Amino acid sequence: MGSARIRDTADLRFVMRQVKIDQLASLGLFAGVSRVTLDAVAEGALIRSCPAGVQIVEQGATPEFLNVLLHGCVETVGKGPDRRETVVQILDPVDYFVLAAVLTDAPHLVGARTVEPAQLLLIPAQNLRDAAAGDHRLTLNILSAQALQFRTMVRRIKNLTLRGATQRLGCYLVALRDETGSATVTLPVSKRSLAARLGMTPESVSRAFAALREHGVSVSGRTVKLRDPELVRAECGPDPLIDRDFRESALADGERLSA
Amino acid sequence: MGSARIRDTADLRFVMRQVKIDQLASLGLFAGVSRVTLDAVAEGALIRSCPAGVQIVEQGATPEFLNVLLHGCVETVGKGPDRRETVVQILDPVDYFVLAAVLTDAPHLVGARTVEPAQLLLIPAQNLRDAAAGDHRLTLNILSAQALQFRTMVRRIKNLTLRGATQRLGCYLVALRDETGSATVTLPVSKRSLAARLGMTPESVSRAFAALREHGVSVSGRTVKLRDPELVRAECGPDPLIDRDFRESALADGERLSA
DNA sequence: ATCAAAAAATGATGTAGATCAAGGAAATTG
DNA sequence: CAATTTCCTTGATCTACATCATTTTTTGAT
Repeated sequence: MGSARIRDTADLRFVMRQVKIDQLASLGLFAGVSRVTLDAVAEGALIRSCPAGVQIVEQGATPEFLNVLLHGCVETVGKGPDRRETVVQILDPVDYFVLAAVLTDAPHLVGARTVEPAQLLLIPAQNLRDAAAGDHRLTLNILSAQALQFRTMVRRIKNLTLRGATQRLGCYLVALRDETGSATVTLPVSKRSLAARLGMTPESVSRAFAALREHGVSVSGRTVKLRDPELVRAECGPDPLIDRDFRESALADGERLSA
Repeated sequence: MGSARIRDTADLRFVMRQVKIDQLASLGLFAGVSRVTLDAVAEGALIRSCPAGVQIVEQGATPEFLNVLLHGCVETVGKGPDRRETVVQILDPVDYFVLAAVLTDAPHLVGARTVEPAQLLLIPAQNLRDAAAGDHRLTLNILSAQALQFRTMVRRIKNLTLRGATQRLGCYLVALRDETGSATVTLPVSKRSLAARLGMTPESVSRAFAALREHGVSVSGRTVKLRDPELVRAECGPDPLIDRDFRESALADGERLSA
């Protein structure tokens, strides 16, 4: 057919590689980074798709790849001796994970698993470290991403320890409403993964919804109606220093340090 | 060089400045960084000494300085609406704090206060950002420090959520013992600040010590004797993926990325 | 539409640790 | 040295959730 026909494996590989480079270039992490660096980083990069509930990274292992979450949802989980475990991060696209482990080349303190079906971009750890060593702009971008992740984690800690279960849910709903603007919001995730996101059990989510009924919140499946957002706001006390301002996350990546 | 006597205020200022530059140069954060960059960073840097219990940084404020803890102990604290608060980090010298806020030039998510009398080095935020923008080596060092802090925070989360109060104390004591090597260890901090460090109330620390008596731990003032460390180890389950390995922290700063 | 299976809601109980309250030991001060 | 304050310990409750158990609802398959 066309002149750009794929003839053999070498051609196909070239195309795959090109796709990956384009995908890299569109990431905030690689904004403004030279083609040369990009090429070096993309060497050996992989795309991986997983169904929900799959273990992606093993706690304690040595990091082989930086993981970029392109679609879906991933959580990082710390495991204790018995069978206890704790969700450390909840990640939405586009975000990076096990970044700190890759940079320090130290064992993963947490494992990672998909919460929903996910598509990942895997960047060989050594590639990234080498590229950072040689490319100032890239280093600045990585630093920006790492700093942002640090702050996100601080936010999560504050959310989890400074508020009760009902307040956490209420603030989540209000934030969701502020993004869409409409009085009725549709939960973007199952209640199971909502529980993980809010750091509680599914049962507690149920009870929290029940408690919010007193404040004009009605639920039906994934559709939630807030009769009076101000009422919920007053009860739950949303706070820009805890709940991420959705406007802030828009210009998230790297544009502050690299300006 | 020999007859550099101090004659007037200008000279004194020069000496103070020199002290600060020397102090900067000895920090891991500035290892291998050029004199030019160092001079730029040191411009307007301050040394500050505070007694215990002093608020150093206000939550919500815009960061003016990167704080370097030279001596003493500092905690970062998240405040909620009512009167609740939560300790987010415990910092020992030499460490940096409010680093992420400085880098992103965003409001402090947490405040900071001294736990013990402390000496701080304050580096103007804008200086640091400007210097990072122009100095690759410095950026790599900062990135390394930020990644390390991220991991320290993950460790803390795991410690707090995966273990009970008694286990946390036990692991802390065992780690202390491993550092010194002797069977009897001296607590380096008051029990009040030990409580903050372990994420519990002073009362709970008392009870945890009481619980550890069953496992051969005897306390007298700040002196703690571990009759059989293995017994405590078995009970509390120390874990290199939670408790910082003291050998790891030795070559902590930046030497991994910048090698 | 019918049935099986998964998800969600509700109820009953358990638990770790905070909080409140008091007594005792140690350190600081005059 | 006594006196006062601060720190530590111990005891008695309280609370927010988790956990376990059961019912109800929703979903998906045939």
